[in-house]
Amino acid sequence: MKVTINDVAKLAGVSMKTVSRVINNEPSVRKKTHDIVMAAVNELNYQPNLAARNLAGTSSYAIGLVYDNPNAYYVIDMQNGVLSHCRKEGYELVIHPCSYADSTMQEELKTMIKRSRIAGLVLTPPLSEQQALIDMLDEMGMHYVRILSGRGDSEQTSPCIYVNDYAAAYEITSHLISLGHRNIAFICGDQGHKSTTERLAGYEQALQDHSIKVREELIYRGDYSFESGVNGAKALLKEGNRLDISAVMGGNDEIAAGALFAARLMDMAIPDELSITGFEDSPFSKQTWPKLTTAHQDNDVISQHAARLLFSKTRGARNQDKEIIRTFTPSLVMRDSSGPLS
Amino acid sequence: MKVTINDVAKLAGVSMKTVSRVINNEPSVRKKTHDIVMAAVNELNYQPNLAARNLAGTSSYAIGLVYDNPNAYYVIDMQNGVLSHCRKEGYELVIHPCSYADSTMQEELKTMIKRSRIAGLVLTPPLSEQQALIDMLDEMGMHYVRILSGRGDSEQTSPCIYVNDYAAAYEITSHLISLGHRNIAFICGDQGHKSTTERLAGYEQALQDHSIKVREELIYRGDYSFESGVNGAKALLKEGNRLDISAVMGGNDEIAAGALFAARLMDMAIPDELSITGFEDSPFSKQTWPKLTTAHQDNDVISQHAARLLFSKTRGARNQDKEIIRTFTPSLVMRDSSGPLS
DNA sequence: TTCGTCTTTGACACCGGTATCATGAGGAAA
DNA sequence: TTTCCTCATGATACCGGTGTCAAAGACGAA
Repeated sequence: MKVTINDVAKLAGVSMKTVSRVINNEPSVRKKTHDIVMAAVNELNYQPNLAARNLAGTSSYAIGLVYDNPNAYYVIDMQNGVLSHCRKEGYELVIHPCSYADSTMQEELKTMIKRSRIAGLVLTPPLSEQQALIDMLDEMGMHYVRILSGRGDSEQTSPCIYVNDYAAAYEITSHLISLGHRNIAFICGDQGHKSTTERLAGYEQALQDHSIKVREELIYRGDYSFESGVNGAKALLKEGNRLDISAVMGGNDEIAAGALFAARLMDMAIPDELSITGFEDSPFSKQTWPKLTTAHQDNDVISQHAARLLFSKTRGARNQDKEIIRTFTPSLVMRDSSGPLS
Repeated sequence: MKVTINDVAKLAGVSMKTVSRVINNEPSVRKKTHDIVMAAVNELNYQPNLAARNLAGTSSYAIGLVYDNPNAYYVIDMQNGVLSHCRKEGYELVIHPCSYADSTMQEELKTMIKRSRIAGLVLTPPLSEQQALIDMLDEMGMHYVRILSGRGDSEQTSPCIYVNDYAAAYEITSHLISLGHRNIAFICGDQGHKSTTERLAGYEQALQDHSIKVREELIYRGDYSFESGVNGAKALLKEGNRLDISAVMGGNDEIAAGALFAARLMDMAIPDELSITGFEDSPFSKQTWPKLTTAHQDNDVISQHAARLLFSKTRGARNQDKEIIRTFTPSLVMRDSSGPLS
């Protein structure tokens, strides 16, 4: 029933060590031997036992995905990207949702790493921004890849994947400006998050580059939730405010959807009376009415790249260590929630 | 650095086997010994090595979650529920997304089970309905728990958790009828899925119980997608159809959101001119305009229960084997997309 | 042919636990 | 006190691989 390395060795007429060499693609195995062993592997449909490998080997065959993100779509995208690579490489994926506000978070992560003998971690925002966490991992000597909001210009020594929220926000803002908008409001996401800062910075820079003054009263500080979008839009668009807002940028799609909802409450026509934009291109941004203009971020590709980077660090260090850092820039997706100033 | 069972044994002044007994809660360990060992465990912050346990033990410490569901919210709920139990019990969770239409799906699952030495599986719909898959698992002697759409009246010998979609659909339909609706359309989800059949059956039974004839032309067969909702609503509500539809039930929230979208395209006021209802109470059902009336299904609780059931089967068989089957009935959540017939 | 060197292969300890069975301690019965 | 039995504990093989190092084989040079 259960096929072990010994069965394969016996069938191939070699020692188990040779089989081990073959399945690990180690050099210095004669081609002929390699073929014989592979034939035996296939004939018996042999599957190396992960537990045994983990136990015996120096590096394990499991990586962890750490996240603290309420956006299910995002998480699933990340999981699938990493997972597809794991399957290819014969690794296991251990998912680790956690709460970055939780004081026991670091301890729990540490425990998980030790228990499962994790070979490396993929860290997603906002956890990837937590210096204390990074320090802990460095101290443990853990391998990790971070997915971060940023412009890729900093001098990181650890592998990072930057999502250039700044540029994307700049592009969205420019798009709105080109449509004639001047009084553009911005509803921010969580204050703690780097993406919030970056997106806001892109927005401000775009305004300035078009000689539009940044008005603090047009910036609403909330969090990355639908409710925040509702509340932010209500506050910004309140009658009597006289802010003359003709466009609202949401820090993400949820916020934009919330703003859309609030606009409905106030009987405003979108995009005729008010343009609204989102961020991230979540699936539901195509399902709102009207469909959201947003910035598309290829989480699939990003997560796959993260996994690849991690494996190249984990396995042999013979790979190119130069490409430690990579930047992805989300791209503008024009839909129906933004239109020319009327 | 790395604490092993031997370190604990040495510190406690007992043999490693005794430590093993203590951490596995085996009987026949003197209370005093137990306490001494636990003190040592805590002092050293000992974490049993999963790989070693998996390798040495007869049963492993990993369970799998198998799903084929495009709904990210659903998947995340399932994951979190199962995961919370896993952490409690010291198990690892191996997630296994797959495509049930894929011919290699069974082989891949088998490979995964063997590689990771999975102790048990949680199967979600529609995979849980695949008889061929179940047969394979039975043949392998795998433990599993199924989450199924059904009324819990069948005589299952394997542990199942039923979601009573029939009753929920009955309730939604009755709700619409009580609002005065008579011409109620239904947009079905995927034809292959049991939930589709069950929900449709509940709808039909409710109509019949209220002496309303089931009209085949009011039933649109699509799949569980937003697009299906759009297309279904368009087809059903097309002018010239003269179907007199005053309410549309979506097979799930996505469909309902699609129907909502289509209604907007046709300039229909919701709920004044048309009532729309969903199913599942996804997060976004509170974010549509108007908010969706739907049936709430407690996926958190369901998945936790599934995990509990699985563990009781996996570990010792001393637990109550009577409670193999449990039924959850989603409950009506009235929001703003349904209203009295005008 | 003989030797040295490089390549390929194998023997065996070991990873950190669990399973089995033997052994020791302690108490009840004789 | 001795004998027997039960409960608690320990010694040791083993799970299925990897890492180390030594041995065997291949091949060119002397």
